[in-house]
Amino acid sequence: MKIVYQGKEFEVENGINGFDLAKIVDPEKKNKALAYKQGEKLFDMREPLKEEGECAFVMPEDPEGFEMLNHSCSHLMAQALSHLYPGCLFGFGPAIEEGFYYDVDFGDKVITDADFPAIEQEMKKISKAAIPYQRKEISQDEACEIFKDNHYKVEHIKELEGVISCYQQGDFIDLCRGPHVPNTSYLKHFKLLSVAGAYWRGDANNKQLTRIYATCYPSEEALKEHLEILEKRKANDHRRLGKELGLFMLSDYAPGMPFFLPKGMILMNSLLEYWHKLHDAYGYMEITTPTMMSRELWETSGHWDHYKENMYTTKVDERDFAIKPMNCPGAMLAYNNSIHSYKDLPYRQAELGHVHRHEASGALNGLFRVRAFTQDDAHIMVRFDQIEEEVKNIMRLFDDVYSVFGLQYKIVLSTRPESNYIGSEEFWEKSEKILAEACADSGHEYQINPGDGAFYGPKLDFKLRDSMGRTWQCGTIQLDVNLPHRFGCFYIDEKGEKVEPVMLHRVVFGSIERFIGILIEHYGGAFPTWLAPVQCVLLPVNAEAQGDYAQKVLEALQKADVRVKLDDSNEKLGYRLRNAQVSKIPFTLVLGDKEKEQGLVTYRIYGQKEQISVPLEEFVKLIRKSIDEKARY
RNA sequence: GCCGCCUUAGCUCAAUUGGCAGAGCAACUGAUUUGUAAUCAGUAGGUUGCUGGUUCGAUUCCGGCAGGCGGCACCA
Repeated sequence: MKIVYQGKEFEVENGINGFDLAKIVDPEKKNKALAYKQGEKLFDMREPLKEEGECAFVMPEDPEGFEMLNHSCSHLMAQALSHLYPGCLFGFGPAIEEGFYYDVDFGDKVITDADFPAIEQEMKKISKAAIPYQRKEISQDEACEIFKDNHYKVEHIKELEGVISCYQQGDFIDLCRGPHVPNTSYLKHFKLLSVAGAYWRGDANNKQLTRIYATCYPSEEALKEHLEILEKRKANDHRRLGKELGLFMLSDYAPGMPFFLPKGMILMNSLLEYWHKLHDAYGYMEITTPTMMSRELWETSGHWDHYKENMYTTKVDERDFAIKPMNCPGAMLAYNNSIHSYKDLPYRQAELGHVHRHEASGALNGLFRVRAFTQDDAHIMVRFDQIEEEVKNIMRLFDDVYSVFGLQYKIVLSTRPESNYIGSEEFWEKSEKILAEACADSGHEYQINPGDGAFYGPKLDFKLRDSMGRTWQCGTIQLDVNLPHRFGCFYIDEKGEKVEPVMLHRVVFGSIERFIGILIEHYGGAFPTWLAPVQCVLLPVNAEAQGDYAQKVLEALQKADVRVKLDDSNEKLGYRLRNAQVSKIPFTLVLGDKEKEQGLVTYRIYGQKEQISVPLEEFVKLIRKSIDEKARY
């Protein structure tokens, strides 16, 4: 058997540890190297062969290598579980982005993280034994026989076609496409992370299995580094920081409906002030529509039939009302309030709409998933020929906004669903093409998610990447030919005839509350000056001796619209300084005799030790600039 | 909604096997008047989430409810 590696053919030796191996000479390094083949996958092994017949293996340092490592480790964990909990049934156990999991049916036995040390210990034992992973290719009947006691595996086998590949390590065998590391001794740096319930095959009608999440890294340092990132994410959790910094709260009296406290409100208002200015510049007109509207409206929009489980409804004077879960129907009424000419389009209505959705209790999560939130919504009526230009206009606005926060993003285009869609094939085909072109022109990475569009039109989703490497879907642009039709929207064209417009729905932040949650974590609570609830704190060394000067500095900063606080409390300077740092205030000013006499301020930036003395007027300019440029400091 | 776990002072957490509920921080009061991450002392703070049950006795054991956490499912 031959394989092709870097354009050359090599003879393959069969059957070492279940691998197909090919000897390859690396001409540049002038030492022996190997490639090996497992199933259909070809791997490069850069380490020279140690002994004849031994498999010298170097973990590829790429995502595929990481996947192989973690997938192998999921088998290792399963083997350990089969030793500790005989009779447990395995479902699926794939590698995922940052590790792996295995779904297991433990019967009546409940597994908690208290069981992790014992499982890890058993895994280490197996790892030390260096048990080879051996690939076996068997028929469907043979596979059914081997896994006859596990109905999950049998169910899976019956869906597979042709030869079935399995991997066996010692007393444990599992269905698997591979590839795997040569033996269990390559898996040393792993950690079990959490346990959770997960439906068999992701279907809520099926039984829930116990899912154990874990991760495996090629070295102890890499594992440690990853665990530190997990710690950092935990430390930056917006629920924790929001409480510590006094930004928002949640109450049992209103699950999933956040309260914004004074400091959080300053943050939100700073964000919205920017939002208003930007939308004004981009030609949007702001409206507000009622929170509660009658049943007839929601029947017209279709929500009463399709979204009722998520809507809060009530009866007033024998008439049904619903609290709005979306702003669109209100915006339709506002559009229809007057007759529009083709010359008025694009007609851009923006609305900071406070909506309520009865989300499932288990879905709630801090500010990330709530039942009451504010969409920074806009509904734009366009002629079909204006779609492209308007989409590009929206994308420029998105670029403006996201770059202010230093958030990179990629775009996902969702296209026509397989069935149950409305609008002509021509509309879908053309509009999908327009969106794809707008993405390509934007210079941002984009991918296509076929069939994931809404029934009323294709959409673009904007996935932001934060400072800790996580992605969040915030912005979205959706085409809609449904609501304009249902509400009988029209404009008058050049010939004086009524024409139905296309509507664009779009949000930039998505939900203001959620976006604030993302910002809290992205900045770790240390906001750039323009967003910081308190931008500057004044600490007179001695409240009596420099009190008058502190007052002068306070007034100068207030006059420049700086959010400044004076801390002349009866505490030592070190204590007050610590408070300022713990509150993550961008600028801390110390005012003593030296500053008072020379008209200076000595400032210190959050998180930095350096102390800088400058004249008061200069500092006012400096902090003002930091705010106006939306800079970090 | 589903699986599992959790709920003790404003916050973070203690309390052998069921036996009068504690600490640090914060708050308040007094002293101290302070030069770059915590001055000292004192005071107050609780129907242990709610609700049934077992028991002489429940923060502790059992059931129900609510809220939260980790996921899953959901996100016309």
